[in-house]
Amino acid sequence: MTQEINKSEEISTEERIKQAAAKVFTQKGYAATKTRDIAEEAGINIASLHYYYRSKDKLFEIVIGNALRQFSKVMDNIFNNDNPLDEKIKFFADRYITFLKENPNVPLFMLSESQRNPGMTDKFMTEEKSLGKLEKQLRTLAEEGVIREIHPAQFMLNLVGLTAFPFLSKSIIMHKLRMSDEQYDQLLEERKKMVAEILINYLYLKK
Amino acid sequence: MTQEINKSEEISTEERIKQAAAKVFTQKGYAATKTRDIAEEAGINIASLHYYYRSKDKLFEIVIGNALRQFSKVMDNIFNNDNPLDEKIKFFADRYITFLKENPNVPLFMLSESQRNPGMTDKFMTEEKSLGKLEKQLRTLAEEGVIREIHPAQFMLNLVGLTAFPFLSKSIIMHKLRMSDEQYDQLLEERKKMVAEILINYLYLKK
DNA sequence: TTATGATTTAATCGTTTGATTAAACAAAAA
DNA sequence: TTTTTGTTTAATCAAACGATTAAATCATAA
Repeated sequence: MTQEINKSEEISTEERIKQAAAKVFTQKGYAATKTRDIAEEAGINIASLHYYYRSKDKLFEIVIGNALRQFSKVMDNIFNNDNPLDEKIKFFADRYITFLKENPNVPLFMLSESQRNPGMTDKFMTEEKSLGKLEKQLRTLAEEGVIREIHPAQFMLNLVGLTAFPFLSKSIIMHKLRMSDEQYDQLLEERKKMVAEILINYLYLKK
Repeated sequence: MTQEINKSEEISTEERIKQAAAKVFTQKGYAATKTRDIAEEAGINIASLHYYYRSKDKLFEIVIGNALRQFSKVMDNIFNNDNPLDEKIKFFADRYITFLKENPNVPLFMLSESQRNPGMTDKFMTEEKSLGKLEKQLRTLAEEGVIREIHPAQFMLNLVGLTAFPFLSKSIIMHKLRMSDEQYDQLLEERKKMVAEILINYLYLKK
């Protein structure tokens, strides 16, 4: 039987390894991450890593699975409902920037690893389902002359691009513009409104 | 004396290695790239790679230096002059998308490697110089009430984000949306106008 | 043709890396 | 306490890796 773990607030070795792996993998990527890095970050022996997760690959799949599920959940919550389009845009910009402030390395991690293995996301994400309602909404509003015609892919590229790019380029802009953590944070907060304004301003037609 | 190379259209071993390295490094990143991958891509022996470039690191620095210089040059050409702001925006969207169609892996490569080593870009790029004129332009136009007030960093995040994101997410959107090369190319062509429209529409104030 | 220097290659080196083993340790059951 | 089962670790392995060596090959000059 599994021995007693998690007495009050203590965290199990298994969980510590997973959290350390998430941290190191998302920061350095799969190839640059060594199992010894993860072991050191978790404060355990390398053998324990294999004892709980068998291999670097298996551990990686768990980490990226969690990241993708989290991302999918945020997307689904915001888009797969009957809220007005402009509210969806505002919600996304605000909530996704908030989410990424907690997980600033996730976007670059996901894009980098997707390049390495394009089929990777299949197990965890189903873009079709979570964007079905949005597509219909874009089509209807365009037919009514309320917004411009726009391909859903273009819509998402605009929205996600404007939202995620400050995180993708974080290390560059902080370093090149000699930006402090506070300045960077203020820039992100400003963008919550700005991103929505940019897109609503473009999409909605003035009569 | 260096032996005869480049008889008519032939390409030297040295150059073949550099081109192969650029291809493999930009596609897979530093850590995932093995010197044997480069040697195979170039069709040469690993020892030749070290004969011409001494080490993986030195070869990598040459590759990333070329990429950064190229990027810097495009940026400088477009922004460091006295063209009107709206023209700069249109030029950038058009020419940068054209440039990236030839080098689709460069953005993700640069962002990934910057995360690994933030000081990397220092040797080749001087953001301050190439954006000096733009900053003044943004300030002046805002004072005149022609455009909104906007931090130059926000301006660049909007412009570069909208332009580069389709390339950063290429593998995901092509795979998830089951997009053909032709469809993807058409989407990029559409964006040349769209990106400029989005930003000009947002920036310029209507009286 | 021969001699010289540049280039290319097969073989190998020492280190790093993912993974395993066997022993030590710890906690619960008998 | 003793036994059993689960956990942790030091030591080690085989493969992969960046790099080097020494010999072979090639092109030009003498």
